[in-house]
This record gives sequence, C-alpha cells and structure tokens, in this order.
Amino acid sequence: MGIIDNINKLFDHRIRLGIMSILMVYEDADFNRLKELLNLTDGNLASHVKALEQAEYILVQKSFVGRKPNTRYSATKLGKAEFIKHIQALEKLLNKNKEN
Amino acid sequence: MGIIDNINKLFDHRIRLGIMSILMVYEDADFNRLKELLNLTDGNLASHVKALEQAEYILVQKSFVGRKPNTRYSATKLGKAEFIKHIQALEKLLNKNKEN
DNA sequence: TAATTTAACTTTGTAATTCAAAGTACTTTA
DNA sequence: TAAAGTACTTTGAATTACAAAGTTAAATTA
Repeated sequence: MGIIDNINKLFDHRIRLGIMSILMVYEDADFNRLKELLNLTDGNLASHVKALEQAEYILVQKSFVGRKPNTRYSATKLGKAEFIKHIQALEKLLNKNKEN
Repeated sequence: MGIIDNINKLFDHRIRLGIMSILMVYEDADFNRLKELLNLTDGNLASHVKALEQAEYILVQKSFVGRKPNTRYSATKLGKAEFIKHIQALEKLLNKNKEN
C-alpha cells in the first residue's frame, strides 16, 4: 500500500477541498456564498457540488428566502468523517518520518 | 481573491504532493524508491517528476551506482519554498475561521 | 556471444476531468 | 414589459491522468 492511498480522490482538488472545509466550519452555506468565497463561475461550482452530492458527502436543501430561491449545502455525517480521514492522511503524509 | 487561490495547482495532486513530501524529508530519493513508496507505474511516475522538474521544483541527477544507472531526485530551493507556501495555504484553508 | 534483465524512461491512445461560456426556467424587481 | 437574479444544465474545448507497450543502453547470465 502506497503512502498516498488514503488520500481521498474526491477531496484531491482544491475546489472540493475548499467547499468541504467551508462546510466543516459553517453549518451550511448557500450557492452564492460558496461561489463568492471560492471565486467560481456558476457552472463550475455546480459541477463540484454535484460530485460531492453524488458521493453523499454533502446535503442539498432548496427553499425560498423571501421570494428568492435559495440552495443551501451542508456536510453529511459521511462527508465529515471522510474529510477528517482525508486530513489525517494529508497530515501523515506531510509529517512523514518526523519521528520514525 | 478566493480562499483557495494560494493552493499551488502543481501540488494539487496526491502524487506530486507525495513526491514533494518525500523529498522534503529525505535529501534525495531515486526513481525506484519513489515508485515503490507511491505505488506507481514507471510511466506515471516519470510524467509527474517531469512536471515538477519543468517547474524547477526538483533536481534530477543521473549517475551509476555500482554498474547500474540510477536517477536521483531532490527538491530545489524553489521547490521547498513553494511547497511550504502550499502547506501553509492548506493549513489556512483547513483551519479557516477557527478564531475569526 | 546471444539472450535476458534492469533502469528509466517515451510514446501511444483512451478516458476522465476541468472549466468557461452559453443556454434554460422561473421569479422578481424596475 | 424589460432587465436581472438564482441555480442550474449543456456544450465543447483543453488539459490531465494513466496503463500498457515500446525504447535505449548497459549489465548480467547462459
């Protein structure tokens, strides 16, 4: 088993990593907040959240805020667990052989 | 400026991240060591080290060890500096808003 | 000396990924 | 009624990733 095998390929991209790290800090974030924080086009954001949604790492909730449609995203239990595993794999990789 | 803009695209891939993290810990590593540690095919490893070499993040040194050809890779000053910047950007992203 | 092996690639070709831009549907605001 | 906002989907081009096979050159083994 290689040392990078525990790195989750879905998180091995700055945008999805960014989305998840935002959703680890905030309970939820809506489409436009993510778009602004990550500086993305609509289509690009949509495709990345879709990938995370299909993996069931995030939950999508549609509603109306006032009269406007609003889509909120939040990390699922699975998503949070996988994200933590990913970070631990990253840390392990980066701190490799500091002691042994 | 988005919060992921300081993530170096060259390092935004588990294999190249793995190569660099190895070369941050060890002065150098040869082709077969990297191949084994990262569990890669020859061609795949060759293409990733080439990308890092072209960016001048790693240095390639060919020699003979005993009677066998041997290719050693080491991180350049630039590579080390960029890697550290990348890790700091990662940490910043992952610890986002822990205090503010 | 001929065949095989090892090291480190390069080439090839396919598949997947990424992304901007444009298009869509619906609603609301001017 | 026109323009703008929300959240997409579609399109298409470019890039990237990867395994597998081929290559080169030297070394070893038969």
